[in-house]
Amino acid sequence: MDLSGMNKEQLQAVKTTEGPLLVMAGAGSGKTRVLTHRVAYLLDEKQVPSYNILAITFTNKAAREMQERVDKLINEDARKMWISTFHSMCVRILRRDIAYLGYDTSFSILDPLDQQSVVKDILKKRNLDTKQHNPRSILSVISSYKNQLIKPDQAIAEAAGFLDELYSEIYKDYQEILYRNSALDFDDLIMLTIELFEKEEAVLSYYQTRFQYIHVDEYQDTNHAQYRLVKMLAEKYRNICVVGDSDQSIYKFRGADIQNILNFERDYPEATIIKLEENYRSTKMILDAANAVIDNNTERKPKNLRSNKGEGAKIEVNVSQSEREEGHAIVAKVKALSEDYKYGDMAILYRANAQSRAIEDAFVKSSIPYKMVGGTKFYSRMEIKDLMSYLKVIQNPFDDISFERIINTPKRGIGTKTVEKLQAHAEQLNSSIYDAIRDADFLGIPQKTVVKLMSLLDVLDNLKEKSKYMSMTDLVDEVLADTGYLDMLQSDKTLEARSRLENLEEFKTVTKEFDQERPIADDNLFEFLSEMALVSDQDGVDDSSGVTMMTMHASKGLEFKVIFIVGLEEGIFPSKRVMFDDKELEEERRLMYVALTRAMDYLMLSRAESRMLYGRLENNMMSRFLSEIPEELLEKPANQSIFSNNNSSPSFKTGPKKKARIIQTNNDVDFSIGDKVSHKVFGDGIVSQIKGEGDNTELDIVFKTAGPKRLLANYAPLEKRTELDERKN
DNA sequence: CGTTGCGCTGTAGGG
DNA sequence: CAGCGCAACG
Repeated sequence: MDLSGMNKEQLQAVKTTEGPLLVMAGAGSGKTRVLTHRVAYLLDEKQVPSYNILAITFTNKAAREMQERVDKLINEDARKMWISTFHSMCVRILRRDIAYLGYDTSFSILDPLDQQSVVKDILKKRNLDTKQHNPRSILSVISSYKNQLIKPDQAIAEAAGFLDELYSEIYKDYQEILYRNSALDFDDLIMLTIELFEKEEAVLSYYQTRFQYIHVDEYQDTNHAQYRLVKMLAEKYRNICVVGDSDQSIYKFRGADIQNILNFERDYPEATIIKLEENYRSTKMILDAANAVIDNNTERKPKNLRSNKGEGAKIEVNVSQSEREEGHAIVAKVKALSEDYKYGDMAILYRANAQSRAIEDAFVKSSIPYKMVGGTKFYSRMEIKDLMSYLKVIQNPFDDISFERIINTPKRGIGTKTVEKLQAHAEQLNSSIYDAIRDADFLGIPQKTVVKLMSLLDVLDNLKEKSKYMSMTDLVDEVLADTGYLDMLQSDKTLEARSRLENLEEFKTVTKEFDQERPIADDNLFEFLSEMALVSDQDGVDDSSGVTMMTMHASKGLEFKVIFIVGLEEGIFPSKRVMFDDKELEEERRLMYVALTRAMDYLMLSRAESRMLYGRLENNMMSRFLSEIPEELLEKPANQSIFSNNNSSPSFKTGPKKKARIIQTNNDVDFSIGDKVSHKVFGDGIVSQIKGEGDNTELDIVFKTAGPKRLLANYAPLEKRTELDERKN
């Protein structure tokens, strides 16, 4: 095995295979290289069977890459090794043994939207207002309970104060509903795996014996539950290697505990600690900037990351008037740089997904190829959600959350009344709607509806059979055909229905990809659904050409020759909600550090003096993170200081105010049949009918594009078109 | 009963 | 600006 070209510390990290090992790996210091070589070294030199190795990565993409790189390094078969994310590892463990906890092996994984509807249902039942009790914040409370491994009863017992008590009660309801439906949320995957290990010693012991060598990447971003899980698994052999960089901890908001990495030495006193401080990625200019920024954090162990590359070019700064202009400035720079770099070598990073729009608009106009990472918009489309719900119900008939979604989609005359009766009965049975339907006859549901329900069950049961021997693509086709979903869309000739059909077609590229990767097997549907639930934003980053756009969070672990960071404004980044909280501000600053250190050669930092955000025009000051970079590292825009807002007369530069709106009446206008009119929104049309008198006069107008409408003559924003207008056009 | 439209409100990051 | 809930209407 070839270990040449590695520096002393990297080599030591590869060869220290026994006992606990902490690798503090600065950005770009080759930690992926160390991890892959270490695994290859275990297999090749130490003759460890691949079966005994576990590597936990942050994303599926990282897992795939690691598998490929290990395969290249060694000859023998490394496929029995587990390389996966925390979540997919837990799915695998639970799939085998979750029955010990009373859940069905066909369990569903809820997406965040499903979680919200569960909470909303609970609130409704308790007669609580969703405005006073925001489902999102309730869910984040529930999530943090789970990350802390606090069970509902314990939460209730320890609750202090009214809100605590209420939320812990809701947590209990929530968990009971999920249990009845054999449904798990993301946090359950970890928490229930631990519960399983605690309850069934044999199961834990099996995995402890199996995983003799454990690796965890991005250890600084593990939460308490994940920490416990790793600790349990590593207890027998204590061959645990964790890799991370506390300066890159950016997931506190979802429970990541930076103390996990800081306290590693306390947990494993015999641990070896290795620091990788040589950066192979970025130019000195870029690294100096990153170091200068992160140095402003007080809660950190100082570290000295050295550049291995040359000086490099200065960091460019762009200041634009608006977010639109910023988009165009980026496009212009991308064009200029495309002489030296491929589009695939460039990435644009922003704080929030909402910022992508202005940038994307500019790219669409320029016809430069680009790809956007994340933004799960596609999967939250109605038709995709519907299809997924069908698949989930076929996989797990007890999944009421999905069942309720599709029970009357397409319309089959099963109304809310019927659903309510079924729900009530399901609760009595302590079971699901699926089971309740079997008793439909005795629930006072009209015979006609009972027949409909039975035929739906029949369709679903048939599809379940089909799922065992069909490819996913074929199964999707069958679902759409057998449930009448396809008919519903095809008979609807609207543009909307057509675009829904296109989206469903698009969805099949995903199933085709899945089908290509694996032979038909009877648990393909389960595999497909869990894969879909667990895809991370980064998994969309591929090698195909085109400029990449993504959030700074999504960029973690990646590198690009050219990086643009946009929206460097106070209130955007750092974001408004953390600006006055020192702890959170430090996390924000680490995010800046992550973003800066993605760049290899060229870096541009950009801001706009005003931007439209959430429907408001905002004038924001320059981000403090930009001012934390020493001026001598920056290439300032010509004839302009970056340090002032250039609005000499603030807020008056944004153009003339809209004319005050005058409520227009058409009192003095007489319409007659055949008049050509023009409407503010609907455009041109012809008056076809007139009804009523005076203030109540109604006009039927057939519009060229918007079709027929009935409007009140007096108030509709209508203009009668004269001969003169006609000639002008 | 189902659909549409209006008005209000929240408003990040992700497995 | 977008998504959601509710009210009113067909």
